[in-house]
Amino acid sequence: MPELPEVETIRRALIKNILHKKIKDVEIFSPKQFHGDITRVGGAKITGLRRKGKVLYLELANGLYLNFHLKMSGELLFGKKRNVTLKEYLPRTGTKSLPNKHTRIILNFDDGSALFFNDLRLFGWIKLTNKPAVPGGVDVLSKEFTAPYLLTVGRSTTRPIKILLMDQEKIAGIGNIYANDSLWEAKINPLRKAKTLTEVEINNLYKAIKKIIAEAIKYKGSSAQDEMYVMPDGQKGKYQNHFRVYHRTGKPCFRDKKIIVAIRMSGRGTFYCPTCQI
DNA sequence: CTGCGGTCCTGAAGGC
DNA sequence: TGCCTTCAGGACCGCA
Repeated sequence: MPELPEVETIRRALIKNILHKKIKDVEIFSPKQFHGDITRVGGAKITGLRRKGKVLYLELANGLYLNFHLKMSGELLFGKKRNVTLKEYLPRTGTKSLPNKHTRIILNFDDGSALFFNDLRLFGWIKLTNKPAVPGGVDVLSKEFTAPYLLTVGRSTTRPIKILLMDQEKIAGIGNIYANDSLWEAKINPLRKAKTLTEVEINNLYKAIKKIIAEAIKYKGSSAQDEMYVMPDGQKGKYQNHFRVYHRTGKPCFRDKKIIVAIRMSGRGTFYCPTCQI
């Protein structure tokens, strides 16, 4: 599922492709996934491409914002539109021919190129708004995200630390993969109540988050088996080859060789080493 | 405030 | 082989 590293990778790739281009028109095949006045998109020039948390948004010259949330299975692919008519004959996935079976919305640019919003599970969305449709939490890559900030939000709740890390209204950008791996890196059990973490543990966790997120960006995100994420050119990320605990149930911990266990927290898979994460 | 369960969806995987 | 059930999950919502 695209989290901060994946969305940031997409942003950096797309900025080269679509900045300063003019949107010719929008094709919507999945009406539930587009929110806003579509008549105000055509003709708009893209003046910026930004991100907060997991939300990517285009700044348009008409003062509006076109926001994207990929949720679990969204993809943003850049390419040239192929001449296809029958949906049944579309390939299931891939960039060799676009659109494909999972294409929900297409932004056509006036130079003949296009941006394809693909989404198998239909949970993602595109919104046209007056101001960026972004979460309220502090973005992990922003200068406001500091160890003292993490200490403040940690002290403010009795919720488990893993749930706090994934709360987009407190910290924006961390999802299930990087919450699990950051907690392993910091040797902290995901079930620990946030309030009970010491200042030393918070500092370690802060450093762990910055390290894991930077490494994930370096490897251009995670494209694990059931993760749909790919870059705008269709290439996969490589952080899945560096998972600490995520999807490593039953395998030995890289620190103490004990077996990684899986539990569920708030309906989400949670992976940790029961001996070295305390 | 907190947790819990349901909801949105498709398709892979597992059971028989 | 094939049908049926289960499961995965980010954000949101109603409820206790």
